[in-house]
Amino acid sequence: MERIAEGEYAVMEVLWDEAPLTAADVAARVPEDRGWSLATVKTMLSRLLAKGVLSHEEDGRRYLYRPAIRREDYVAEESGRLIDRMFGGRVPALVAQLAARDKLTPADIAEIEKLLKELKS
Amino acid sequence: MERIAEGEYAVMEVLWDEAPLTAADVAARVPEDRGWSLATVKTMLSRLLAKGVLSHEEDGRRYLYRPAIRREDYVAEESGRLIDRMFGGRVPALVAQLAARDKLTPADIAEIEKLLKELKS
DNA sequence: AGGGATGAATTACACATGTAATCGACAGGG
DNA sequence: CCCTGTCGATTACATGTGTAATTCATCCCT
Repeated sequence: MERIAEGEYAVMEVLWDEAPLTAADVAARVPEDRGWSLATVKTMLSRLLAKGVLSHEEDGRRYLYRPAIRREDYVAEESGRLIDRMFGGRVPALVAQLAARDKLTPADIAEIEKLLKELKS
Repeated sequence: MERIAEGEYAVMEVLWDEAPLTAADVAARVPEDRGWSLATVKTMLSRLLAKGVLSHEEDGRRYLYRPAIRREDYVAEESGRLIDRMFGGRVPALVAQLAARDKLTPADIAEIEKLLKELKS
């Protein structure tokens, strides 16, 4: 699966949330703080099409875009990449790191423990 | 903290593992499969210096390079970035994802549970 | 002392990415 | 039927990145 750049990812998020959409619709839904023009969004859409992670169907003179890959799949791949690179593929090392940095609230801990307990059953 | 590119990260890894080192030493320790020439490694070193994530001291005609940032800090930042982007900042969502993908071995689960238990005490 | 080896610095070049502007086609309103 | 707005496609351009080669100074060996 092709790599998706940071900015492009914002576009994917929009389409994972709702699809199909026209270019204009996507632009309208991209987070404000990006400050992107419609032209920029269109560039992103073309590049994502070229990467094969979006598909489009014609709707008259416009395109309707929709994701061609599943969010879960992409997220899984990226997470795996990070865990491999930074933690030698060891998930516990990641968790230990988060713990050491106080990234885990008591609620997080409880939730994760629950998850793991269910996994074992 | 400046972003470190994927290739550059490989150089940082070498220096986090052992420092200070000369450019030639770094090149010798970079993973084989990168297939980098000495010149490439030197480019990386210059860029990392420019980014302020390495420092160097002169040793006669050569430089000795050493990390200027701590590995844990960088790793923490990158992990946080990914968790924010892909899991809305929710660590349990990441763990759930890993679980759903069978990325957690029974040993991993046990280890994480142990970690969390200690956290609570 | 001269010549090759070696160091860092400078330059090179293609592809990716962020961020558009412009172009040519065409649809719809007056 | 013509004008204007809108569409995707093409082009633009700066910066980052991968991957070096080249240059210029200097050290060491013979």
